[in-house]
Amino acid sequence: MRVKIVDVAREANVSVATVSRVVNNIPLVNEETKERVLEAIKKTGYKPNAIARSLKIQKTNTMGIMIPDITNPYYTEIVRGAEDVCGIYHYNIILSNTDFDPEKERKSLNVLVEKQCDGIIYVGKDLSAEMQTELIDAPSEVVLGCIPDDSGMLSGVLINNETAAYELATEIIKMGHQKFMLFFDELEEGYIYQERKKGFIKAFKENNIDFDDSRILREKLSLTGGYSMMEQALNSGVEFTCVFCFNDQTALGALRCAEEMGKKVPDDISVCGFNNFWIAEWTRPQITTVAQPMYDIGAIAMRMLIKLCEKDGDRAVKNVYVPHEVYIRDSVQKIK
Amino acid sequence: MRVKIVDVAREANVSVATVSRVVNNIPLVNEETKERVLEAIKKTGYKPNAIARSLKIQKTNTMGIMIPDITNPYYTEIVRGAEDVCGIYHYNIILSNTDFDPEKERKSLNVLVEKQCDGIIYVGKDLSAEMQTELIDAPSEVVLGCIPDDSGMLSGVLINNETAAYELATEIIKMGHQKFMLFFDELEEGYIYQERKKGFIKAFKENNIDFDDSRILREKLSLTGGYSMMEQALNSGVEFTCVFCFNDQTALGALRCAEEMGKKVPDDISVCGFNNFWIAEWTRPQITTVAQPMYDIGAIAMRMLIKLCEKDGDRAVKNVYVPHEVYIRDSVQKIK
DNA sequence: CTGAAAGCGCTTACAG
DNA sequence: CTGAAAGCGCTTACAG
Repeated sequence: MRVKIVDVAREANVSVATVSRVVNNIPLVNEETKERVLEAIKKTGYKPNAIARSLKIQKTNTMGIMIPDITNPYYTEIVRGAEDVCGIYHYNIILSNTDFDPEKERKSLNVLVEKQCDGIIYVGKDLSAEMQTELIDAPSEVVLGCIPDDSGMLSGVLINNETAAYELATEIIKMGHQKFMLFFDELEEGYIYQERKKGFIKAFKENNIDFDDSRILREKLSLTGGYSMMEQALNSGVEFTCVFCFNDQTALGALRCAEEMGKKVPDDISVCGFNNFWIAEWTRPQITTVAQPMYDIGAIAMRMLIKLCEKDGDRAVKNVYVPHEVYIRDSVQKIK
Repeated sequence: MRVKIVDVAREANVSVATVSRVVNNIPLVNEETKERVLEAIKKTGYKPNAIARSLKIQKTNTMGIMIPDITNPYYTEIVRGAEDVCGIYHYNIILSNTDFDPEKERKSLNVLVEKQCDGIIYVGKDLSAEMQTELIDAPSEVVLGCIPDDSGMLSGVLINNETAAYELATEIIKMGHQKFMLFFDELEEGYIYQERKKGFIKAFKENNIDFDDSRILREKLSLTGGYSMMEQALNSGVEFTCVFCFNDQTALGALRCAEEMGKKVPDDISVCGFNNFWIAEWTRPQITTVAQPMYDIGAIAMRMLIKLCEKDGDRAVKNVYVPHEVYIRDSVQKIK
């Protein structure tokens, strides 16, 4: 049987109210009494029941984080950033993998709300109208990760994907490349997809580069997905000197496929990734990519969320754009 | 204001008891009444308060998972396995990064207990006597990940590290290698460290290979740690043809350093990792390693934990050893 | 089949 | 400075 507050009260010969005051460090308690209570706590090994406390004070100090897949190093970093900030402010985090599945997302949001999470971070590549409504209506506070909100009701933390793609493409074009392919997401046509596409196409247009949707391949964004897209691309007969992949895993897969099909990277084909995951400069060739401050996205989002959950916190709604950075590495080569 | 059970009761013109029965799918409710309640629930948008429920039924359907660092792909996989099983059985998971820091571990365990987690999975590279006591005494159920318990009080899920190391070393020795170095953990001398060391040394002894502790280097188990250890090793003047690294990140770092210092891998030096993290066969050279079924370790541990938490569950305490597998890849070469 | 009531373990306004 | 008591939102034995 767990020991509860009345057991401590009995042991120390005081009321439960007094024990509660000591536990919660409420000042107006006599020093002597406090000592007695503290001793009783130690003796009984009392640990407050946070569930009971939460029910009473209407606050759980628990945050939900909905994330597509913790196994994707991009999201892993975000979670770590969020968790670290949680630790500082004495919150905990309930982790939920949603796999980009709207059904899982609905269910997940539901239990996070039922478990009375003070706040929820929603991370994804897009925000459907339905999910947006659900999040706005949710009784928990909400902050978005990696996507913005256009309703003025929610806050978000993200990079400017259009600019990032634009800058990457511009750099590569400066290096002499003219013929591109895009290795993109199989299903998703959501926010990030559109933004990046806009950025790439803007750069292409500005440089009079021919491009149309037939140059976009779409598969799972993974090592094998990247591999498979490169295979298709090389077999398609379409000419290209450089590939932009939606993330670094895809780029690495693409790169390996090219090598196995007898193309040298970057001599024959250049490959770019996105995100700058932790291993990007340890592969050979090193991967050219756009770095996102993933840890910071998680940390900042969580800090904003905590502010929203604290009584006197900052309640301003805003989309925070964090800086990205283009890294040109060995997987891309100048064309003479 | 969140709507609560009395609001629904009022709306449907029944008692809260009846609403509760409908919500919890307790049979003996008149169909008509049930309909009315269901309608009222829909109309009011009622969502049960899981915190209140937990307080009453003394069960939170929440599991804690203490893990050194979610950012380490080895642990990431474990968490994913655990979370997937949680989903199936309607549990949620509170994630806590402990960074191998005993103080963080103590604190973390404490809040997980205070938040009344039904169960806790403790993952680490060692189990200190203090932590063992704390876990045994904890009111929550506990299952260990990656380490065994020798008290007969706790269950664990892990591979046999000694055998794994022994088998790996034996394979490599068969390939003609005689001079080894070990790149191990900087601080830790715990369980896994000892087991692996035993395994390696057993293989060395059986093959009359000279080895002493001067051939063990110790640093952070990371890309840069591996890099730095290889640098030291090559500068030390000690002769070696193969390095066993404690994990794959370290191996990759070591490998890159060797290359940069003008040694070819595997022609001049062979490098082995451990764990078979998801990228191990996508690096060049591919990394020779011992695969652990990380996802399964998480999944099995969670399944055992859930069993412990369910009234009629299996309560047998046991250490479950899951199979490992040696993968010989390009980072190792035969010596003629 | 349904409801009134007790109780889960806390916190906190109120009174003293 | 301290305690008695109400109440957080549920569930469930008990009675009808």
